[in-house]
Amino acid sequence: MTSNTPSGHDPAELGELERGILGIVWRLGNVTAEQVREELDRPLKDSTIRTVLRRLEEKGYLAHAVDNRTFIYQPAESQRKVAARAVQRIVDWFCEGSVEELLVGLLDSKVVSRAELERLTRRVAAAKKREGGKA
Amino acid sequence: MTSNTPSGHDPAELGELERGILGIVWRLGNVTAEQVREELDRPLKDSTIRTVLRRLEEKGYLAHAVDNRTFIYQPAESQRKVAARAVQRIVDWFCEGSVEELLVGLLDSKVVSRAELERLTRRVAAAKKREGGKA
DNA sequence: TCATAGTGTTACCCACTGTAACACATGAGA
DNA sequence: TCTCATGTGTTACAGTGGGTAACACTATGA
Repeated sequence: MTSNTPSGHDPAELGELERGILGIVWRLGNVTAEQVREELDRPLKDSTIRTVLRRLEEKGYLAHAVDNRTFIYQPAESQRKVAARAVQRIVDWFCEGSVEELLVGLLDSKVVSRAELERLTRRVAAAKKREGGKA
Repeated sequence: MTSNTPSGHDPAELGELERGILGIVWRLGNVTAEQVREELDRPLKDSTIRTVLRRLEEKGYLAHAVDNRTFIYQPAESQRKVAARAVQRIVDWFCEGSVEELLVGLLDSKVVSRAELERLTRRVAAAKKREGGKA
């Protein structure tokens, strides 16, 4: 039972470095620790990177394959899924489960404008409809 | 300069007890430490409650007035604002700033259904329009 | 066989949260 | 006026988690 239950972990509780490295993996798709290190701006020791990668895998965000003794990490969950889970937490915590409350807040705080919300909803919903009821 | 810059703090980083107590203040509007304690299910010492209230105020979520030597706490920020800020972080961290990505994720993960998103968008947008461009 | 590149294990520090004790002040009543 | 109750201010301590890394071990190619 090496695979975790990723849905159990709260993405908001990731540290800054963890988020950064997770972002790199999402961006590149398949990476070694060494590639991650090159991608980072800060100079960090190799063991640091590998520790973080391991922790991310333990938490269910990453998986790895072994290629000739080298770990190739890849995302175990899509950005979208992780983001959605994070939002779900927020709705539960701060909006008493009401997505509507959340939308109102997003408009109030100008995270999205009314016009943009309408536009996005149309687009996204249309795309969704087009792709059919798959998954 | 007692008032903080609440916009700087990440609401997702609140602890569980902190969130619970913050929720109570949001629900009741104005509370003393004693009232918070009565509201909690767990038996916690008075000093514990007051420590958490103070920390929440330091972080900018609460404010207090003094009524006859007694602290009356009240929200310094609305739930909506806090929720919106949390979502903004998520968009920045996990959706590269794209709200559209987030919406797609919410649909994929069934946090909202397509129909509900459309319905909510209409309602919320309509309400927003009705209320005019205030604030 | 030796160096290189990679992994596994372990550790340390720090910040934050949960939890609370204790000392200090002050207003109400004896 | 003395004291008790109530409330605040200060301080603390243990647990957890994240950032950072050293060190030991292993296999592979020169």
